[in-house]
Amino acid sequence: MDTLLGLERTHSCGELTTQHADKEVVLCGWVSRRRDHGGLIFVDLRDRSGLVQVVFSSEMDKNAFVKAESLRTEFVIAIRGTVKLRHAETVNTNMPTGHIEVYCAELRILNKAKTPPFYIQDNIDVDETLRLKYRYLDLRRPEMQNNLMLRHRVTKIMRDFFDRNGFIEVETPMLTKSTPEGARDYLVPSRVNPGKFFALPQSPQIFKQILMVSGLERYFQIVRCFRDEDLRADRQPEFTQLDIEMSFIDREEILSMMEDMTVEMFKKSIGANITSPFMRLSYAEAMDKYGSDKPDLRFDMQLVNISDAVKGSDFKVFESVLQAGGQVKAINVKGYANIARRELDSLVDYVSIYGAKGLAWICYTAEGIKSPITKFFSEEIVKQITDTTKAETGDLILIIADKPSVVAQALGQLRLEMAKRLNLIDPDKLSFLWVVDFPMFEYDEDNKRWTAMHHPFTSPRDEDVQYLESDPGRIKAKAYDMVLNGTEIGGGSIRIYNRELQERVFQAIGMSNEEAKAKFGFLLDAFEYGTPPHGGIAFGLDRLIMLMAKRNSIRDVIAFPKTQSATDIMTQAPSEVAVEQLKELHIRPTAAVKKS
RNA sequence: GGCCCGGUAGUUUAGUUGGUUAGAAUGCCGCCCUGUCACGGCGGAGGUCGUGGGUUCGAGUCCCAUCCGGGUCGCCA
Repeated sequence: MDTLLGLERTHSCGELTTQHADKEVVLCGWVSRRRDHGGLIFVDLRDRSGLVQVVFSSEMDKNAFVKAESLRTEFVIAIRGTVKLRHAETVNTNMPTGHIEVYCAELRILNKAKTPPFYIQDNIDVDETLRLKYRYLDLRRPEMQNNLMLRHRVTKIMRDFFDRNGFIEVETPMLTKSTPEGARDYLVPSRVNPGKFFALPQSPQIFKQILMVSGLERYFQIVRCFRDEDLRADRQPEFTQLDIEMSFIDREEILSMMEDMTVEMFKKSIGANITSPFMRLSYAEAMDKYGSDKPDLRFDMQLVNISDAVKGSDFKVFESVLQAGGQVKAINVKGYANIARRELDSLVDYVSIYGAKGLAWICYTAEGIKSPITKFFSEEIVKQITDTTKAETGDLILIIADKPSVVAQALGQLRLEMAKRLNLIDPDKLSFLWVVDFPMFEYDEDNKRWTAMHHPFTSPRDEDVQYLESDPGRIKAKAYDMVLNGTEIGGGSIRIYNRELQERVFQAIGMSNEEAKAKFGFLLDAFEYGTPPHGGIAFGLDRLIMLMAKRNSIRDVIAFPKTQSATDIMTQAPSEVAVEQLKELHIRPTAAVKKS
């Protein structure tokens, strides 16, 4: 095998232009393609920066030419050669470096390669298992490298922004205390403390608040977080968060600073021009108009309440829902009245996933109204529906009647689905929005108790504190989410900073004083030593990069992601461990341990 | 935990009502080729049909179980 000895890399493949004509260069990289014409061989040489065509012929260098005949895909080579302008008829305009090529005078084969199991190029159609097994090859593909480079740029911009604005990056522990509220913890046994466990952090929440007590004033961290819950396209068991906390601020200051950061980040990383301030919706408004607390505002199609319009009809389904305190809401799918019956039936199945027991429709066709339910309605009711939904000829009205939570979810999802089917979503649009005034608590029907909607360190609005004991359901929290194109990319709140209020909130979610002391005593104590008013926010970095890179899965912007069953195909983690290791950790497994 | 989709040469896949030797493209290997860039031409090799069991004269195809991957509901303070 040759070595690089005596050859020093002078340029990267992608940077070469006509400006470099007649310069001698040394390039290193991987053989992307080889085209062997017998007496003339072309090699597309690839490195991180791009591709360039290298030409081998015995007229240039006999030795290099003979070696080039043995080159195969993904061989690692170094070449010395001269950049030449291509003749007009051989220019390749599909290639950024297509106006030049490198005449090779010396070739060194640095390493051979087996034939890869899939093409090292963009837009491949390969099973994801295979990509994950050979992640090192998958990450050799330009689009994956671009995703990782974008990620690097974005975090660099974040760090620069926060540094410039007086924030200090502080590392918080990975081995922390388990507080089994909310998501399941990943647990780590303590060898030196038999029977005791650390938890990997679901977020650095407590620590960043403690840092505010400590007087750091402005903290941020780009930090890994862990949640042992089922995976999704946009959920991994370990994920990265941009975590921020500030003292002596109110909601307006933090929202405006985060807008500044977002504008700068999108401009500098992907050249997107977005304007601030962002639009705002209250949680109540968002749920009412879009059936979601993270509405996609790239298109309209708002939910319309037609409960009043249909009240008193002969249609028993609507009447019983309304009498039980439910609601009837509709969306107007413009210009879709000619929908096939088969598709309508499939929509019924679609909304049933979200708990809707049925889906009613009215088609305003050119031949008149077609609907299975209008026969139950008087002309007056039909007119009211038409007016309320602003239905015109050609429109399709889809209606769901149920309790408000089901209507919101089912009709909200249906709104998204119809927008996709009608191609109403501009993929290049960036629709930012703040959702504010979240409820402080939501009622957990299963466990018959109130739980914190954001987390229990969130401050209730000052005017609502009085209802903590009497009517938790009406309290609004000083919480806010940043939403981009229907995805929650960030969420935060102004925090509680006094012991008494924090204890009342713990009590409201059914945590006794003793329990609160055992779990969060250190925080409650800390609050008594001069805690500044503070608040913060956290952004999901993976989701953010996914949206910027226009990918459908965060797995494409994470170097080494897990599969849906939380395993790593490449390393085969998790794996069994030796009985001795377990003994040392004072653990006896209940699941069968394979003897190898 | 529930529901849905998928698993056939290295890869992407076709495979009819259960019936001859499982077909194609691409990749790979060999030979030829001095302007290709998805180079081209000729030839060749390559398949436990995810796994296990069952039905049958006969299973890639039907049934049962199971594993793996993906989507999703629940879950994710």
